[in-house]
Amino acid sequence: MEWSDLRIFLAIAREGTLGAAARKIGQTQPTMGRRLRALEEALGQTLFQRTVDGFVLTDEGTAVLAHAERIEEEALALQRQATGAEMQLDGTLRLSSSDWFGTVMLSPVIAAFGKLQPKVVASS
Amino acid sequence: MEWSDLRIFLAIAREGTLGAAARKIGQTQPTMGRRLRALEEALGQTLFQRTVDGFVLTDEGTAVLAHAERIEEEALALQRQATGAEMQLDGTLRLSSSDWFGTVMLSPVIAAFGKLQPKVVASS
DNA sequence: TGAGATTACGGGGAACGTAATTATC
DNA sequence: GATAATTACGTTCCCCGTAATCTCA
Repeated sequence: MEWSDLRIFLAIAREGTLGAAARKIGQTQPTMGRRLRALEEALGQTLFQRTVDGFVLTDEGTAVLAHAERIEEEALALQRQATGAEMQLDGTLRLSSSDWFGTVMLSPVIAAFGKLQPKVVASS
Repeated sequence: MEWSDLRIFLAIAREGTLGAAARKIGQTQPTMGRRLRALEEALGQTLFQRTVDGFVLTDEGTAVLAHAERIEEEALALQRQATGAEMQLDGTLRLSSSDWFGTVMLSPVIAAFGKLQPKVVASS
């Protein structure tokens, strides 16, 4: 089973139609269908009934949904915590060196560092 | 974030080395490194410290591990239930039809059905 | 006729593995 | 010298999107 496919599953379960789910995730209709089929095959059971008015969960699908929702919850919590813990340095970095060393060795390092920590300003 | 990458993360966290984790999952060393980097970039933080004796979790990594483990647990439960709910028909299927219809139309259908439900034996 | 699912098909790129490089013991 | 990470590189193949088809209102 592909864990990523559970997001697809969730979207379809919520939207009820491949098109809507596709739009929500930023994917296309066929892709949604494919990923769903892949999941169903991996699990060896049908998750949705294709009815006239959209996709409606089967009993097994409903059971899966419960798990998938808990997984999503954990994933979101994980991301929240990650972005929350993200921290940026902020201040001035001053350093000196001989001319040639500064230009040849330090410049690229400082440039790279600047990308990582844009709040830090280098001063000469 | 790619949910599937969490399995990679778990494997590395448990094995402590890319090689071992790769072996366990059936992947190669570079792949593990790549997936891990992808995850770290998606989360915007470093999950492991590359030390002399393998990969050791950072504080943030430890926090992520807790979530990842719960996710894995849910995923496993989901799969258990799916395979548990898998049900096989079992018995004899007897049907009759005119000769030409049986050979032309029914045969392929029965063959396909037989693959799905091997416990069911067709009888003429 | 319109919305949606499914199938067909072709192309692009992502991701993988092999191999080379570096580092550490 | 061996083990392991990382980088480089070439290639495959898989997955995706477009388009066509089919079905049901």
